[in-house]
Amino acid sequence: MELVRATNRSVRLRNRSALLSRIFLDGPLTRQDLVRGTGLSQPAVSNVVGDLIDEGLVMEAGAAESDGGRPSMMLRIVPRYAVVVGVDVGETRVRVELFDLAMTLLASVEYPLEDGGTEPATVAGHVLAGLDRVLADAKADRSEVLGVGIGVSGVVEQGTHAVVDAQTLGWDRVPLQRLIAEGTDLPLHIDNGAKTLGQAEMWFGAGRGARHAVFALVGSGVGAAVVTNGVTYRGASSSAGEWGHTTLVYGGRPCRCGARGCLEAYVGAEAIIDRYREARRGRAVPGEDEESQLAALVAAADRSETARRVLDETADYLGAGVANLINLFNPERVVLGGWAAMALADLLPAVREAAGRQALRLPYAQASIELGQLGVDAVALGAATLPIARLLATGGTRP
Amino acid sequence: MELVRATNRSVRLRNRSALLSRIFLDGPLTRQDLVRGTGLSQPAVSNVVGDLIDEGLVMEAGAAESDGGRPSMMLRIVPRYAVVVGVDVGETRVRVELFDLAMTLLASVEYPLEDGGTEPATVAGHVLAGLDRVLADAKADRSEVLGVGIGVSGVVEQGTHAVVDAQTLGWDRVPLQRLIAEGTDLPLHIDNGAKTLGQAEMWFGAGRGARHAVFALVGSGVGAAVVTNGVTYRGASSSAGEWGHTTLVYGGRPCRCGARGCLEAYVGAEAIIDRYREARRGRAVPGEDEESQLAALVAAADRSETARRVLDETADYLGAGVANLINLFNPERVVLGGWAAMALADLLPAVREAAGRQALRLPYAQASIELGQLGVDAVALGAATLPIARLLATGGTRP
DNA sequence: ACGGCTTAATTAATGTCGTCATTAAAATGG
DNA sequence: CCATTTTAATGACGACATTAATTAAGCCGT
Repeated sequence: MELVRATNRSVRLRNRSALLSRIFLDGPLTRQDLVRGTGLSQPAVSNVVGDLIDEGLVMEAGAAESDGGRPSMMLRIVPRYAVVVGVDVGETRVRVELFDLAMTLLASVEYPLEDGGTEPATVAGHVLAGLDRVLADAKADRSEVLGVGIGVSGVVEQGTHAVVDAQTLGWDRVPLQRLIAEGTDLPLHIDNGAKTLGQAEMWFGAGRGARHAVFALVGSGVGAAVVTNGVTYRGASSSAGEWGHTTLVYGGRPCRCGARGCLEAYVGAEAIIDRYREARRGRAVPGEDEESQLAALVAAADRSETARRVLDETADYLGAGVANLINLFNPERVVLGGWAAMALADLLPAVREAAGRQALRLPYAQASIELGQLGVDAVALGAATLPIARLLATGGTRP
Repeated sequence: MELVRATNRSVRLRNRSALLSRIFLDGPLTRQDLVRGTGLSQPAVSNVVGDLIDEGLVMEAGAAESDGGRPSMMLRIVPRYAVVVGVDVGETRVRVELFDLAMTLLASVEYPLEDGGTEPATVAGHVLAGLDRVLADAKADRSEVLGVGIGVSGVVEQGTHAVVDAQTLGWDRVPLQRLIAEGTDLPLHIDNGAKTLGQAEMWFGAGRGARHAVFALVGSGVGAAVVTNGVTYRGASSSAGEWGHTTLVYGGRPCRCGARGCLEAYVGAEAIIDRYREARRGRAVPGEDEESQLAALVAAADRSETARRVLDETADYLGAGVANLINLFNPERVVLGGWAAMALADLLPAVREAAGRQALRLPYAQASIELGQLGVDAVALGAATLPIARLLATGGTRP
């Protein structure tokens, strides 16, 4: 159904992209590995790799072990071919990180968002300030920057300029890309935070090797990223994967989105704590912020029947939500991430079991349900992969 | 992320596929239309089209209107280049239809499935008998058949040989493809009935022109087909889209799948009738079969408050289910099909409204919710498109 | 230490294919 | 009937991958 013309040049472009991607994602590799991995002929691989080396994207790095015969050279991405910036615009802070192409963290800086300090202009200012700051800290020049990726906890509508809806920040159709573009002309890539986290887990974490995976992000809010055939699923306007606001309990608890019975109204951190408080007949849950309150709930489970029950119910709800993802998307792997999911890691067996009760047998049997490997702060890392994904897709045709 | 090599031949293959697809889906078209539509140069189009004509896939059919200048020739698929068979294995019957490539119905035959007559071997027998029958009726030869597409109301696991799980037929891991392949060596394509219906609506009905669409099929059971970027979304083992068994009312009505609160347990025809009977305090709903019972419910809505309420609730549940699809898949279009949805066509405005209440604003605003255009019997038509989809994808490289 | 063997990488020859520029074909209209 | 216009077909050219043949660079045993 792809109605796009192919020309001889596109052959080279595609092969460049395939080889560069493999070297980046699975490298270091030898030319022979590439021959076997792609099905291209030796001369074709050598030819393209030669170009990549000439252009400074790829380097030879030592010889591989050999037991007889000329040893092959290892090929890897040149880490300092460019640097990339990853930004995590969360509900409580803006975090800016600088990486090289080996994904080594070169510098990072964080700006807390005080209550009410979530004005779009403020956030854009933090991003621009952070950009300057990490570049200065790492003694990197602006011209080295391949691009800036930004993960936002909200619905991001792609277009000429990305527009953000984020209830938790109080944002309504905020033209974030335009705001930031006023302060820099670096290439910007803005995406939903769950999607960038999914991208990070896909490349470097629990998603490695899967072609179809769903990344469920449970924090204060709840979201998901769906990867199909190795590509993040976006839908018509890039807002696919809004799992948190699917109806799980028809007519149930009111959700901050305005509807009732959303999954987020049951398994989002805020909702869990609310449910715990209600189970305690209104007594406040100890702790200053949601994270410590949730930790208090988990800690109380050993001695408190009430806490135990709230957690069990949480696992049931979460399992049912995961079952819905399995039924609809038929993934090989479901990866649970986000800080609340990490805090509730002990519930994993119960979640698996609950999902098994609600999902259809066949797709359930083919999906594994796991925890994310990259921890909580993978949103910025994933955001930083956005410019790299573009580099790989275009085969590194920058000029 | 596509790690498949490209070679010069693949350029031709791809362009053939693109041109052939356009001629089939949007034809008849002139060479100039193709030039404009694909971006290929005139000679390239002429060259490929020349091959297609030589091979008998495409024919020139009259000249286009012209006001000055040499008139261009219309190009269309040769309808009798091949014939295709579409089979609908439903819960109550097996229907076999024969089409030419213009999708003209050449012959059809139907075998009812009496109670208990749903043995896999029986069904396979019906398919093979139907195949012989339609070929004989249309005086077509076996060698003309491009392939046989089969839509089954159950979960179809693709592999070397497709395996079917169908609760309503009492099938558990039935190797349907192997059973049928024993009786014929024609190429077989087996898929879920909702997916084939979606394919039919996508090519010839309410899905035309959309890149991202969800087809919701409401009959006795409930299913969905998701099309992303013009391609049916299958997931890891082709069982994606099992919308009917997603949890909508946590802990709610028991579903025949064994779980509780599934969407199907509320808006499947059987469930609607059950709910109506319960609302009537157990009095049976008039009518011999589900179709007439549902019709009775719809007819009673004018005078019966109870019937009205059951229908209103149905619209609410269905709307919530549609909202979940919108939130998760972010489609441009949601198409409601299946016989029950058609019977409930008057509920469409109420469904739209209910979906609006439960879905997020942004994705809801971008999705239109419509009825299918092809009626109830599009499953076989869609199944017949499966071999054609293969023909188009390979550019018609059969030998 | 030196020839034989193996594996890696490059070079040369061949063929596919789309593009650009040009030419031939086929209508309309004054 | 010829100028004009638009469509289709040719031919020279260049981009690329492929196969086959070389060259490069290491092991191993005597």
